[in-house]
Amino acid sequence: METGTETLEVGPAAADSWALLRSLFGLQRRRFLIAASELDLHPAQAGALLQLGAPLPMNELAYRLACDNSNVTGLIDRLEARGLVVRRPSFDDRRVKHVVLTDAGRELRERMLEHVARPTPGFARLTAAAQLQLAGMLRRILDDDPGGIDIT
Amino acid sequence: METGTETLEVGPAAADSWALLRSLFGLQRRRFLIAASELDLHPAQAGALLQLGAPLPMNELAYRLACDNSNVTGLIDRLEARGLVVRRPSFDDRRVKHVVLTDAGRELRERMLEHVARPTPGFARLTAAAQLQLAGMLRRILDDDPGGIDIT
DNA sequence: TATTGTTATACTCTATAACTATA
DNA sequence: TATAGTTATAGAGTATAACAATA
Repeated sequence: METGTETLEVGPAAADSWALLRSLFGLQRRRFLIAASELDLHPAQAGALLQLGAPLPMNELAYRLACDNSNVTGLIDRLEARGLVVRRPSFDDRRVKHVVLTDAGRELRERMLEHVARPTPGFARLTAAAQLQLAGMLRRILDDDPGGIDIT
Repeated sequence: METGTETLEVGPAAADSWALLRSLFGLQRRRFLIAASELDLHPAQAGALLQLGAPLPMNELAYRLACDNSNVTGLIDRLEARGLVVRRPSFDDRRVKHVVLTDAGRELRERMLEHVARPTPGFARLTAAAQLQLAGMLRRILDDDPGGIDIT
């Protein structure tokens, strides 16, 4: 419940902050779509590539992309046809297949990250101290929410 | 493109904050996709609806969704067929058509917003003072970036 | 000449249901 | 029985090129 003496409540200040965050999300989404287009990736393909920093079972990928398992089959089919990923059967559970990036896939993922993992220019207007504070707040917000999933 | 040659120096604290922000983007993207699915909207349709807080020319919509004009034609066709929007010719420029929400469209947009415009639960872990600070920093970051566009 | 919106085409995404092979 | 992945299908998204109307 209350972890401190201060009021922990989603008040008007939070609504304000969240509206601003949504604007930032919008900017980042545009960056993501433009980057994907420049690399000849459909948005869903680009999103999948970003998820694959480590090998992932098909169904985990479906969960992260908030889509049905059957979509992932076709999605991975096409990435595999382009030589960006391979399917690797699991040792533990013979129903499961892990999706693994090839060298080409890793390279393309890196180029995607160059576009989306760089902070927006506006970030430079914060002092180093403010940036540290910001990081602290974000860590607090994200704490034990279901997984730091980077989609964009 | 914003990946121009003038690289402003953003320190490791900014990179850290940005990584955390991207995790938050990912969570919000999932919320958005699930909300759209629950309201029987394809992600692109849900995104368009959110843009239409005020009437918008077709090409402006295409810009905000980072897609081609021709996509918007079909997208709006389907929303119009569902009675969610109407096309209204512009007075100033007879080539232009504005997209306007109907009452049903406005109502559905409100329901979308109920899902995505509410801060994540983790927000409650920030004190009111911290929430105000956060809003201030975000305003600074967004200042004179190209438009507060809320996609998700 | 350039721009707005449309059409036509080809490919990809997405949800649903039915199927298989494992568990 | 339940789950992971596939297939088949239908409807929607997306990029490209070509086009008519307007600027």
